[in-house]
Parts: sequence; structure tokens; C-alpha cells
Amino acid sequence: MRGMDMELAYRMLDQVAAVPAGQVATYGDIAARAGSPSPRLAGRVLSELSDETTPWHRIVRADGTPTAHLRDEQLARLRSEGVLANNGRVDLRRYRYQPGRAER
DNA sequence: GTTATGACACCAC
DNA sequence: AGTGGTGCCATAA
Repeated sequence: MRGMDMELAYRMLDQVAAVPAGQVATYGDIAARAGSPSPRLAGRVLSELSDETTPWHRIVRADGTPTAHLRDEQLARLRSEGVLANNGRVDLRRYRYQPGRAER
């Protein structure tokens, strides 16, 4: 839609869907895995194409802080999956999903 | 074509 | 560590 690269957009959505419950990924992670250099594009894709089946709440910013205008709901959803935040910040060292890397 | 804006990221203070 | 400036890709006016 909007003339955007839909294949890229769907790859991003796939990567979002690939993040398991209880873990998170950054916008940069999603963009990179989908083959895009632009984290902002990942954000825009989520804002426009996400639906009830898209775990958008598992995507946080590079420093572990949740999306500003949605932080309350996002943190609540993450908390319900077992992702705890300290002072509004998710511990990426602990919860970041990295494909191919063993769980702890 | 130029400017402003945005679910972001990085570097400098 | 928090704040601010700049870069980034794409859209809207």
C-alpha cells in the first residue's frame, strides 16, 4: 500500500511474528533481518500494517525502552508474557531474541 | 522540488 | 545517565 515495498513490509512482519512470547527484538533487529537498513521503516510498517495477530509489543527501541506513546500498554502486555521492565526499560541482555542463539 | 514529521539509532556533550 | 543534534528511509503537504 501507499506504494511502499510490500515484500519488504511482509518480511518485516514475518520477523516480528518470529519473536517468541517472553522475548523482545529491537526495530533495528527487525529491519536488518528483513534486509532493510532503516529501523524507522520497521516502525512505520508496524504502525500501518499491524493487526491483532501481530505481536507488535515485542518490538522495543535499541536501548530497551518501549515505544513512547504506547509504553503503558506495551509494558503491560510484555509483563503478562513474563518480560519484566526495570523503571520502564526492558533488559535486552536478558530478553532480546536472537535467532540461532541458545536460550539461557 | 523542498520541508516537515515519524512505533528509530548513534554520537557528542 | 539524560538531553539534544544528525542521519536514516518513506510519506505527506
